[in-house]
Amino acid sequence: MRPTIHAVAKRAGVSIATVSRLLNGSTRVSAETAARVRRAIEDVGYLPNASARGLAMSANGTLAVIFPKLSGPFFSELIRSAEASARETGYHLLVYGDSSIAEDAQERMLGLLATKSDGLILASENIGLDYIRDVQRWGLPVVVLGRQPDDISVDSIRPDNVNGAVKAVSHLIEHGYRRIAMITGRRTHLHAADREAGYRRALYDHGLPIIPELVISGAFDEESGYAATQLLLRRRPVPEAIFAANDEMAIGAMAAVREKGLRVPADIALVGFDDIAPARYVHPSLTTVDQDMYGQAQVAVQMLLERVNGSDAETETRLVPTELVIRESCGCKDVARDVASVV
Amino acid sequence: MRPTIHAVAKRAGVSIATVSRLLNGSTRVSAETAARVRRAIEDVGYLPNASARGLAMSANGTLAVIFPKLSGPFFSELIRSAEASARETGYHLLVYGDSSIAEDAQERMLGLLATKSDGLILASENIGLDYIRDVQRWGLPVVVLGRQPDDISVDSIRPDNVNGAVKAVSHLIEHGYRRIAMITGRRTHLHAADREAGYRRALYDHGLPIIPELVISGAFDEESGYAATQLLLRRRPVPEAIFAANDEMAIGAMAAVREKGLRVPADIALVGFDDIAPARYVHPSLTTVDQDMYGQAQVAVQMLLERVNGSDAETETRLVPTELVIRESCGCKDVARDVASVV
DNA sequence: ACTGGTCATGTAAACGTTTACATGGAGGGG
DNA sequence: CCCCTCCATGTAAACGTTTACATGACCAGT
Repeated sequence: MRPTIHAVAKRAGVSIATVSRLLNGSTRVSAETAARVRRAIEDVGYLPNASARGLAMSANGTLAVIFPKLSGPFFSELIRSAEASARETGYHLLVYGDSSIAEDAQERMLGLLATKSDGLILASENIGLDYIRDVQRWGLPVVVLGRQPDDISVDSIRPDNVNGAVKAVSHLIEHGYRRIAMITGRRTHLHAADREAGYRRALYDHGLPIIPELVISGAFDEESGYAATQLLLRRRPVPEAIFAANDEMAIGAMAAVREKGLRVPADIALVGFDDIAPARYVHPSLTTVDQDMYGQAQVAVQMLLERVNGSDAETETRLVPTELVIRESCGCKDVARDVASVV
Repeated sequence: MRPTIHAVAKRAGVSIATVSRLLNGSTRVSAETAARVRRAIEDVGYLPNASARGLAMSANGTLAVIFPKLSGPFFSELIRSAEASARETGYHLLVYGDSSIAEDAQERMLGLLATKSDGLILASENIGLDYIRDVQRWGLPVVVLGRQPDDISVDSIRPDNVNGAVKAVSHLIEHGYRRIAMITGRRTHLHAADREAGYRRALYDHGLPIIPELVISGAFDEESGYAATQLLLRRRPVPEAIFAANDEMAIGAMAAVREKGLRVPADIALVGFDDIAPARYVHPSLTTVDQDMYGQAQVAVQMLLERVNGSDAETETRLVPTELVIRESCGCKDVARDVASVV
């Protein structure tokens, strides 16, 4: 049997209330008593029971995050960052794969989850609006990451896709590229729409025309980037640069260009979006836009905690800044000198 | 105020004990009562309070995992797999970065952690033995992943490094390579020692000599792989193949070979270990050994649950099988046809 | 010296479950 | 027809905290 607060109280010759107060610092405890209690805690090896504490305070000091199946590269930063931010403010972090949620009868899952945590970060696109509504009805604060549910009032966080795309395309324009193609995604895709908007805006701002036949829709994977690029390479004149709405498609594009006997960036410059891990490793290394998942998760925890602490301000969408990462594939930089790029 | 079990009982016209029994299935409840209670649960939107339950049962249905700072590529699989396995058996998963543990006064951290979970998977090398001992003394079951603490009795899981290395090197030998170098790591490194042992065994089994000047120690990062390879390329005759104890060093090696004007695998074949994500993306794609982190985490959860459920069998070390992943860099395969390898 | 106010501490009532034990009704064997 | 058993259900005591309220000591101001 593990030592309880009673054991400590007995050993220190005080009441359990005093021990509890010392631990929580709610009221002052005299210095000598404090010392005695602290020794007693040491002596018996006492650790407060989280369940009992949670029950008494009706708050369990835990945040939950539901993560998506796919996001291989971002996953790590998402969890790491959320955990670090949570920990910093004294919270613990529970994690759930979205498939776990989907499989379980939703109610049961909701139940277990909802009563174990004080707030939820939903980072998956595969969870229905109904689920969000259920969680909210239950009274659990929620923030949504990388998604914007229209029909529902909920805080959300996402990368500043528009500005990221503007930066990427402007960079190309400013280095002399004029005929710039884009591989985009289905309009319904949150990131796709905004990134395409940024592309258009950059062209517009620099007085360049938008050429519809240079905008091709992909499916955010390598295959479709490859296929889209094959199409683009048949346009005449051939585009001078391609902006892909994500790195996977950019990598597919790279393969297509290479297969056609052309060189990146000499013949065609290439820029991606997201800065996934392999972007550093492909050859040439890929210029891309970092969507700062670490920052996003940080903001998510922060927003969530505001709600947990009772804020009832209007729900809001927070945009996290994106950063252009210049590597070799855009042809705007001296060849990098680090080992990775040599590969 | 959220509905409690009392609200349900009242609505169904039964006692709270009956509701509880229905929920936990400990004793039979008559069919009609069950139906009535179930409706009541629906009606009031009841969800059992996890803290109260945890307190009453002195078990909180939660496992914790402490993950390392570095393991970027494995991290994802570790968490995903652990979560999935835990979920499957009805447990929830708490995650902690090892830096969180280290920073907090250990006692405090131990406290919070220990009372929130029923068992701990320690996947970090940066946590001291003292911590493990403290956790064990407290009565929390622990299993250790990817590490073998000598001075302490604890369950552990790790990849079958020896056999992985044997497979890799044998593969090279069987395809005609004879003069095979190895980039290893400090002997104290868990994986390094075993992988080197596998290398030696493969050579020995095939009647090949071990040439000391072809075994160079690196530090498990790109830089050191690069440096080690520069040394190896000065040996005469130049090695026909290099086996690196991990993929990072293999990637560094690739850079060194290329810089010297040699080709992989035409002039020098190359095999790594771990199968990190970039291994698919480098050019040529890297033949390597998959250490199956998913499987390891699965086994870890399984072993941990045995302990949680009271097993007091002898502590044991479980080896998880490793698999050779043949790609281009070993020169033993027709050039792959998938998009990635074209890049 | 009396009153009122601080301050440190103790007492006891929550918090929402689970579960050992008690209760009472139904059914079956003698 | 009685007694024993079994089964469905209720009663109430844990589980280990936090915290409102009560208590009494001590001090200062009058």
